[in-house]
Amino acid sequence: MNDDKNTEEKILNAARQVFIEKGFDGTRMQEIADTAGMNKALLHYYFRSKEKLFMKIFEITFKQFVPKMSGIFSSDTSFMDKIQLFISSYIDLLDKNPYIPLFIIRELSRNPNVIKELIFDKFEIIYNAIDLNVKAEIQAGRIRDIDTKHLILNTVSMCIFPFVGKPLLKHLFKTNDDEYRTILIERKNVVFEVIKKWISI
Amino acid sequence: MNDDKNTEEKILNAARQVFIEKGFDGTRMQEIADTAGMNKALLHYYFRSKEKLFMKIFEITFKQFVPKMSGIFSSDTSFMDKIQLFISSYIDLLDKNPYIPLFIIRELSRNPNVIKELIFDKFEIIYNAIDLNVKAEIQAGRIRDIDTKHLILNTVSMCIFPFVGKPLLKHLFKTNDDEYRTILIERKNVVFEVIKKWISI
DNA sequence: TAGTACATTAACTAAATGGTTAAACTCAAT
DNA sequence: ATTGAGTTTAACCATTTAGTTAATGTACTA
Repeated sequence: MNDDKNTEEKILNAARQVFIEKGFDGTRMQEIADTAGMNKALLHYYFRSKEKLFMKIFEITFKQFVPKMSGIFSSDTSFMDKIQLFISSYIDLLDKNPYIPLFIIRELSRNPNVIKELIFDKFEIIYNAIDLNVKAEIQAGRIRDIDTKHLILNTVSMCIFPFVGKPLLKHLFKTNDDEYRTILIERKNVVFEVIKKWISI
Repeated sequence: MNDDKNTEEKILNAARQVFIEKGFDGTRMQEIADTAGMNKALLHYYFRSKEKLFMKIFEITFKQFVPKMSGIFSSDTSFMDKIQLFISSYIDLLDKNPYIPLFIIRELSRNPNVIKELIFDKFEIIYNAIDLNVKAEIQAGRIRDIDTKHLILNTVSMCIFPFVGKPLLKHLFKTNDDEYRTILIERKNVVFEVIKKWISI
């Protein structure tokens, strides 16, 4: 019997919440059931096993995060604008979902095979789109001769790591949650400035 | 009965290995015992509980990583040299211990309280040392007016994240382990270049 | 050599955990 | 009302896991 949402959706929501916070190893099926407000057996009725339920969650979460960046680089604004837009919207996305990067990294590190069962063919499209842009800009003499890989590494590192490293960095800076969040939002400008200065002629 | 190392040391070595790879939740006391080549009861004989053994490991690992950076900023070379030295030696350190950042982040995220029981008073010293350097350079007009927090965030992000995000980024770049490691080593120059361009007048 | 303090082990316990089952419930179609 | 298919639950099961215990081994000393 359903309240407003159907049972499957309630399970997925609860599972996402618990898995993202505690990781696969730290998650108990009972806790998911409690969070969803139902009997533990229902989880198995709908998803057979913890592993299967987890994979569903991981897949959904992963697909939610990766492709968000792909679209930007096919629009027709200037390269610099694309970069600025990417940084700004990605930090916004992280601000709304601060625990997802660590979740993905943690679980990918626990079991690197999961990525093979996922859409990592999309990766090629994304990388090629960016690489094409970069090469064209270099050719046209609008930016310095940089390596696309390092451009990506630098940009995503500076965007993501402050979220992932928060528990440590918060202490280093002696900030509370609000102050730290302010810094994170400031980074929309800072990261773009850093990248711009680096690639500009 | 000891072979060459004493038992306590063998336990600590095995525990470090397993905890760092699998995290607290993913670690079984039996696996540590197997790795150390001894009976599981010995772990409890020497360290009482999984929690206590874990804290020992975390403390050792944490202390091994944080203070390495503090010394550099009290030497008397130029500011730019200090930054370059920091980046270079930190990436070397990460290259030798690539799993430690994720370990620290993962466990700090699982239980943020552990940091309070640790030396995070050292943090203040480190931060102040860097901040003093930065302010002096700005005052002297040798670098632009930048925020110390963002300097730290940018630098450590670009150094650490490529190690933490390896399982994902390796696929994005379609590289094998050797190729990816080459990129990581290249970053000693890249990261310095990026920071230098950013802070130079 | 007997005693003793510490080290090590095999066997065990209690609790937790993922998963199963059989019965009960709900509701729409007959 | 009855049926029947899908849903939900309480109780249960087998295994795993952190932690304990009691007995055995070891090495040093008086």
